[in-house]
Amino acid sequence: MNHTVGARQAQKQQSRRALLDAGLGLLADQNLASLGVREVTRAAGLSPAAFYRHFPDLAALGVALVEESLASLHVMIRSVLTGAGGAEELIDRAVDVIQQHVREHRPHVRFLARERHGGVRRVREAIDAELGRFAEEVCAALRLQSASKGWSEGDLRMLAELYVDHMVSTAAAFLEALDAQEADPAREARIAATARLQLRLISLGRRHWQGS
Amino acid sequence: MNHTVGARQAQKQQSRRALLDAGLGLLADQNLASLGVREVTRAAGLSPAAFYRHFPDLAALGVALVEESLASLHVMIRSVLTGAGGAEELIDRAVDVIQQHVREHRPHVRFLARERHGGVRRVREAIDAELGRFAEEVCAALRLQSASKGWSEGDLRMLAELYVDHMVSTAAAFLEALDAQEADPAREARIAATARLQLRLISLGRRHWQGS
DNA sequence: TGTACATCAGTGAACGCGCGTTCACTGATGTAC
DNA sequence: TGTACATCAGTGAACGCGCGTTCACTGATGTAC
Repeated sequence: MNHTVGARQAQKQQSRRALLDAGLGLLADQNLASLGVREVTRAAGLSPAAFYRHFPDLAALGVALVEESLASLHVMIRSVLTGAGGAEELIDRAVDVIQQHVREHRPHVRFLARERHGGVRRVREAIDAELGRFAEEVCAALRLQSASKGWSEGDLRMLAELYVDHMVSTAAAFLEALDAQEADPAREARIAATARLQLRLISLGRRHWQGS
Repeated sequence: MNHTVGARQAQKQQSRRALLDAGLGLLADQNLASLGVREVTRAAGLSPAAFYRHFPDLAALGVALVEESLASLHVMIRSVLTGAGGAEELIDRAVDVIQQHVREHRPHVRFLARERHGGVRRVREAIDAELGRFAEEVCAALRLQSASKGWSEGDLRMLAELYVDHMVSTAAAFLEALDAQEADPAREARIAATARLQLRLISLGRRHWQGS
């Protein structure tokens, strides 16, 4: 109905974007719970009162950031799962994609890591629900692989969760490396190498799995 | 030199404890970064100025809490590693110990989960360094097991990190289950069952490992 | 196209409030003789 | 044991400051005719 947005709506979108970007930038150094409305509007170049034209409170801004952050994560996951190739190539590709994703979306990834167990319940729950959906997606992909013949639904789910947890830990490790005071490319490479070995070990366990 | 503390020192210790406990309690619902000096002293039953007799700032209180929290975690880890028994019993014991630890030290565990990627750098670094020491400890224990014959030092370290990451993920999952709005014992049991299966799969991969 | 009215994103001033930190102080505990 | 002085954990008042939220407003954009 509203395909052509008028100048007014375009401007509103732009202000909203400015608030989200300002928030994301400020969240590099602090938690959502300690962020201030005035702080965000100041960084966005708006008056304090303007905030309330876009969000009822800062938690709502947080939830909007969760949605953004996880949309790009979903794209990333799918690009790994749908690719062809043997186990080794799949592992290499998965680790590469995680590393690149953290590099390209550092503020979003940091936000997720920080707020996943943070002080704002609504945001925490939004992140957790989305990670559950990831596990579901990975589970569905595993189900289609020939290596999963004879696996029970519960065992598949258990494996999917192991993969998702490992992905989260690895992404957090990459982030920590990038955020360290001195840039250290060797540290990133070490994390990538370790992640590949761990995935290979898990894949080995998967091949010899007899069911639970 | 100071084995017998006088009444004065005993009272000071008591106030310090009250501040730490008040802080830990308040951190159930918020981040360290959004905690206030007045808030803590109010909860501890002291005047605001009293805080500065014990800590220069709130980050220092946070670091003290990290030390407390991880001391009890160290005890827990060692009790698992030093026990005898086959792989299956070891796995069962490990998961039990984690579950019990989270139950008994819920506020400390929550504090660690929340501040591990939180907004206060000094605290974040203290937690990360301590988790590295855990991995070292696990690595040393693995080295002594007969199943590790022929393993390179790097591969041992990789496996130790996989175990520590898994422990952290599992503890966070237990915590989330306990913190959920409706108590749900089935959810806890499900987490424990999944963790055991995952450890069994990892253990299987370990048995078939050929080196990197 | 032109005009008259409606909408509404953004403004700037105002409010009361709790904050972190400082300061000179008090009075119980500790110590020297 | 008694006395005179030192220490120092905790107090309460004071400060200036930035906060969240509200409000009536402005003026550009949108719409009906």
